[in-house]
Amino acid sequence: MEKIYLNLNEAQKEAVQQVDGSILILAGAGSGKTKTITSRVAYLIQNGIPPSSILTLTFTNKAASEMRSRAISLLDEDISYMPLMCTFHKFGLLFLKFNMQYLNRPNSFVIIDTDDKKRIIKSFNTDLPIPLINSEISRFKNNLLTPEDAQNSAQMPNFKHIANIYKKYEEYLEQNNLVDFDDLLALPFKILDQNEELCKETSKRYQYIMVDEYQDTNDLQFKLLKKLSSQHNNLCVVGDDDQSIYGWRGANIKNILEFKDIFENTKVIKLTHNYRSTNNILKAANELIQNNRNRLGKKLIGTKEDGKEIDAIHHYDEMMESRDIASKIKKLILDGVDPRDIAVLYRINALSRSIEEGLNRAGVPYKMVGGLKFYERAEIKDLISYLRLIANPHDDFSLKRVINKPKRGLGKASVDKVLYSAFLNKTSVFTYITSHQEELEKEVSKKAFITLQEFAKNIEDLQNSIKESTYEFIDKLEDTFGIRKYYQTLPDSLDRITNIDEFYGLFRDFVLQHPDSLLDEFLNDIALQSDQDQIDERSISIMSIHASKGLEFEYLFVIGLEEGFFPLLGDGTDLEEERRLGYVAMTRAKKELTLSSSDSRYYKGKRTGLSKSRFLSECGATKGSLKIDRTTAYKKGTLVKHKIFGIGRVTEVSKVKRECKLTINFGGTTRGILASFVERI
DNA sequence: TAGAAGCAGATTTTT
DNA sequence: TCTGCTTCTA
Repeated sequence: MEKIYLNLNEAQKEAVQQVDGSILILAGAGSGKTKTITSRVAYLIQNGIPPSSILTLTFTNKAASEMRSRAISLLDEDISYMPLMCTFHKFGLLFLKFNMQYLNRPNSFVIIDTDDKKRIIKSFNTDLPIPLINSEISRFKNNLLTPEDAQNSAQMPNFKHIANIYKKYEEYLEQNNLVDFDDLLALPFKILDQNEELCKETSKRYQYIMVDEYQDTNDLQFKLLKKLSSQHNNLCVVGDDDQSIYGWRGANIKNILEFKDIFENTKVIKLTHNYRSTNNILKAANELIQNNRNRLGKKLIGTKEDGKEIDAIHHYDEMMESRDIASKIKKLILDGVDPRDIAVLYRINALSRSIEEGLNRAGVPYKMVGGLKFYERAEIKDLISYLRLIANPHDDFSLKRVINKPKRGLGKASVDKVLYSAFLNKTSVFTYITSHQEELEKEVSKKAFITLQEFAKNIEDLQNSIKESTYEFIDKLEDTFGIRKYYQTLPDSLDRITNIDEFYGLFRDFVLQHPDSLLDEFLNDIALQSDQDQIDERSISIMSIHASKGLEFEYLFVIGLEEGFFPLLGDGTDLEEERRLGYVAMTRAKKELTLSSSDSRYYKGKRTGLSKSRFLSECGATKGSLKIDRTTAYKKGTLVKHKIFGIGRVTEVSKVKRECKLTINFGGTTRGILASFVERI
């Protein structure tokens, strides 16, 4: 018990000891949230509550595994059974594995990701934008609307059309035994809602429920939580309304703002002591967030020294900006700072490019968090499709992806023909190839027919092979289809080959660790894996602000503080959410924070003039700002490089409107060129 | 059928 | 600017 209380402040202790009833823990940035939750889990267990009746829900696998390991270290004796600590989606998956029969569907389903979903939508040949349909379908599911509901409520023709696509999409998923991310929440809710007994039983099973990052829950998650806690109301949610940054994907900030009104006798505990940042950083963050009206209201209290003033830097353009930041970072590293304690954040991924270039030029190694995920890479998705197809040959979706990859001489015409015939016969493509051979032979060329037969045979062989030896299976897969070999022949194959090898390794590891598991367990496991644990490289990090949530860095740079970029302005802009995003960004910094803005940026193929972000003045970071004008970077005699004209020497510097014009001598020929078109060397 | 070329459209954040 | 898609050509 002593161990649990070690290093907890009064508010944290109170949160840990409050066992029963509904509890709202408002945990400000850096206030020891994870510590509080894990201590609470340990406290519950030490007070005799069986681990099996505790459920802790998080939003990321990373958060879940971190909590798991921290809870273990708090418990004195080894416990044989750890409480379930997982993401909402993983919980949904587990639930469905046990209860899918309530919907008369097999529990051997496979999870599809957003990319797959979009491809399916696309296959319905619509001329409406796919992202719109994608988000509408999500909205329908999260509002528990059936395709019929959607069709009935649609007024405009376009929305009728979307509702029809939704219907087709749902049919497609069911026929192919697939579920999407939204289903992992919606289907469990549906089952619980329709089966009162099961609902009671489930709720009784999880007597103590805790939810992390509660500000990010959406309506459906809220409803699901109500069902799960219906028998006991022991629901403890932890979150920070000021860090709600996922409104755009359906998170409802009202869930946390109105929690205490919805659940009676809610105990509210505020954790406001910040153990992360210096006072100057906190002061600026507090000032920024104070401009929001829609909040519960709390002010972070510092526990550290004042530290350095936050630094606002300003540059002529993004090239100057990245050069300056790269050299600042280089200096920090030379001064002995661990690169892992340094990060650069941006609001939109497009801004990563200039920073990457600057770091590359300065020779500073970096890792980009987020970006294209491992499991989203084409070569990995190909492999996954093969595995899915072997797990379930009737998965037309996966079949379509790999039927001619590696190229085996099947053209679009032949493929379309088979797809269409299978559709007319109401069978899967695989069944059509294997059981409608006479028809198929007439429909496609001899060569295509043989290829298709061989393909189907290969899939069947691999199905048998996996039953015999899962471990050797992966070699057999490669021998049969030669995916690695195929990618080797493609340009810039090195990364892809590395990825493929890593995937093969992952599969082997999984087989070793779960020798009795089925292929679709592996597939579902990886479908929920977002970003794999980062390798502990000694390099600085660059990432979007969203990706930085929950992380902290000694030295932090936030770039792109201009109106239009941050806050990002557009039709769907929620200015308060943008401001919360600013708050999240600033509170990632422990020691030194630098906010950077630029006069102009090259974006979407053109240069745009920009003005400083309102956030800079709102957080009081305008004074002391340092303007580095491009004209000071170029002077007579500076060597520059132009993409077409090559290397030249500046003979004159002048200003034209906001741009900086250089007169450059390229080996005897003098030209007038805007500074943005050349690079300093 | 497969590669090349040309064209249009899109560029926020992601479990 | 870049990507992904369609059309064109060998």
